[in-house]
Amino acid sequence: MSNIITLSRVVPTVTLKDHTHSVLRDAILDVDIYGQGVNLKLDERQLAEDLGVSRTPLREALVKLEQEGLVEIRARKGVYLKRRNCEEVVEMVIVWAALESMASRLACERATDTEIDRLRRIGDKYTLEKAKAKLSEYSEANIEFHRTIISLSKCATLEKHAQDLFDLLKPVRRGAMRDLTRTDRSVVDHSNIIEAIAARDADKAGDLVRDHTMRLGEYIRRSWRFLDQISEEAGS
Amino acid sequence: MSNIITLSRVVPTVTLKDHTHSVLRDAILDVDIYGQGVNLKLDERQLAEDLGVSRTPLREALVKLEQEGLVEIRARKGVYLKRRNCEEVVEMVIVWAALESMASRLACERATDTEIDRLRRIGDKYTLEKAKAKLSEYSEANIEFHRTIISLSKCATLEKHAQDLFDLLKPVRRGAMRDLTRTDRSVVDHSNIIEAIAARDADKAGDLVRDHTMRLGEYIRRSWRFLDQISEEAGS
DNA sequence: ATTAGGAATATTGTATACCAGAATCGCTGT
DNA sequence: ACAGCGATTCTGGTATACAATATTCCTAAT
Repeated sequence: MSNIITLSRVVPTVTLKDHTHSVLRDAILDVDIYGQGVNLKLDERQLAEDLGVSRTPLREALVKLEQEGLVEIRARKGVYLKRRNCEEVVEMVIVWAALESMASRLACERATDTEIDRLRRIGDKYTLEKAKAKLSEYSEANIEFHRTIISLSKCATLEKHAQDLFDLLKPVRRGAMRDLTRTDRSVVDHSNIIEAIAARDADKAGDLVRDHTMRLGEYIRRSWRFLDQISEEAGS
Repeated sequence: MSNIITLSRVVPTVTLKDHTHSVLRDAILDVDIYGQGVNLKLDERQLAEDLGVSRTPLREALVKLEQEGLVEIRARKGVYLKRRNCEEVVEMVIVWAALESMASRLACERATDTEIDRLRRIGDKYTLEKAKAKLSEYSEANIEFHRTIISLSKCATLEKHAQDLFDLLKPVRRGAMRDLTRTDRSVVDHSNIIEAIAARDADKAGDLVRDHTMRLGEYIRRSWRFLDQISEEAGS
C-alpha cells in the first residue's frame, strides 16, 4: 500500500569513511598548496586523532581523495597534498574546455528560455562586478556563469566530470585571479556565448566556449611563474 | 657521490592494496554484467580469501574501484558490480565524444606525419577486417583507431579520462558490437577523419570525430533493449 | 669535524578482533 | 497455511594489534 505523502529516501551515508572523506576534501580545497614552505605531508595518526576516528576509515577516505587527484599516496612514504606543474594544469584546462564546449552545445538544445534568461542575468552581474572591480564577487560570478552552462547541459555525467576538474583547479584560480581579472576578455566572450546559446546555435556556442577556455589555458602557460619549479622537486 | 652505473628507480608499488585493485579491476572488466541472473553482489570475506589478503587492503582496493565507477558500495549493504541504464551510457558516450573531439583537434597540431601514417594504416586494417566480416578483429581495429587518435593528442590527462570511460563502456561494446558492425558507417567516417587530421584541419577533424561518436550515442539510445529495465530495479 | 654504520624510533601496511546493523530462519498464533 | 514477530546468523564498518619498512639519531672511526 502506497502512502499519500511522498518522501525522499533517507540516505544511509552515515559511514565514517564517507564523512571523513567529505570533511577532508573541503579542508584540502581550502589549503594554499602552492604557497612556499607549506607542509604537504599529512600525518595519518594526527589526522585520525583530530577527526576522532581510527586509521581504517581515514585511510579509505584518503584512497578516495587520491582517486580524485587531491592527494598522492606514496607507498610506505605517506600521503601528500598533490601539486601540479604548469603542463598538468594546462592539460586540465584543455579537458575542461572539451567538456564545457560540449555542455554549451547540449544547452542549445536542452535549455529553456527561462534558463537562458537566468544565464543572461548571471552574465550581467559578472559584467557589473568587473566594472566595479570587486574581485571576489567578480570571481564568484565568473564561476557561477561557467557552472550554469555546465548544468544547462542537463547531463549529469558531464557535470560531474567538469565539477571535479573545477575543484582541482581551485588553488590555481585563487592564485591567478588577480592577474586574470585585468587582462582577460571574458566579458565580451561571455556575452557572445550567451547570445549564441540564446540563438540555439550549437556550433557557434561550442566553438566560442572552447576557444574561450583554451585561451585561459594559453594564458596560464604564458604567465606561469610561481610554482613550476616548486612542483618539480616534489620527488624527494 | 654518484654511482657509475645508472639505474631506473625501483617502483615501490608492491602494496597489496594496489595489486588487489589491479587484479580485481581486470576481473571485473571481463564480467558480462548485463547478463541475466548474474550475481552482482561481491562477498568481501570470500574475495579476501580467494585473493589471499585480509579485508583491509581489499576494502581499500574496492574504494578505488568505486571511484572509478566499476562498483557501487552501499553502506551496510555490500559491494555491487555497477550496471548503467541507457541514459547513463549515452551520457558517457557524450563525454567521450567531447574528449575525443578535443583530442583530434590537438592531434592536428601535434601529431607527426609519421604518426598520421600509422593512423592511416590502422584505418586500412579496420576497413579490411570489416570487409572480411571478422568481427573480433574488426572490433579490435576499431578500438585501436580511436585509442590512437586519443594518444596523438599527446595530452596525458585527456588520455586518462578517455581511457577510463572507454573501460567503463567495455561491457556495452561487447553487447552491442554485433549490431553495430552491420549498421554503422564507421568506415567512411574514419576515412574522413584521417584525411582531416592529415590536412591539419582541426575544426573539421573535431567536428567529424564529435559527430561520429555522438551518432554512436544516438544509435545506442535507439537500439537499447536488453538492460534498461534490469538496471532500473537495482535498488533492492 | 665529518661521515659511515647501526641501533632506536616512528610511520606505514596488513591482519585480526570486535561491534552494530541487516538478513535469515523459525517459531507462534490465528 | 500464513502472517507477524523474535532470535540467530551473517556481513559490513570500525578499532586495534602487529609486522615491515623508513627515518632519525647516536656512536665510532678516520
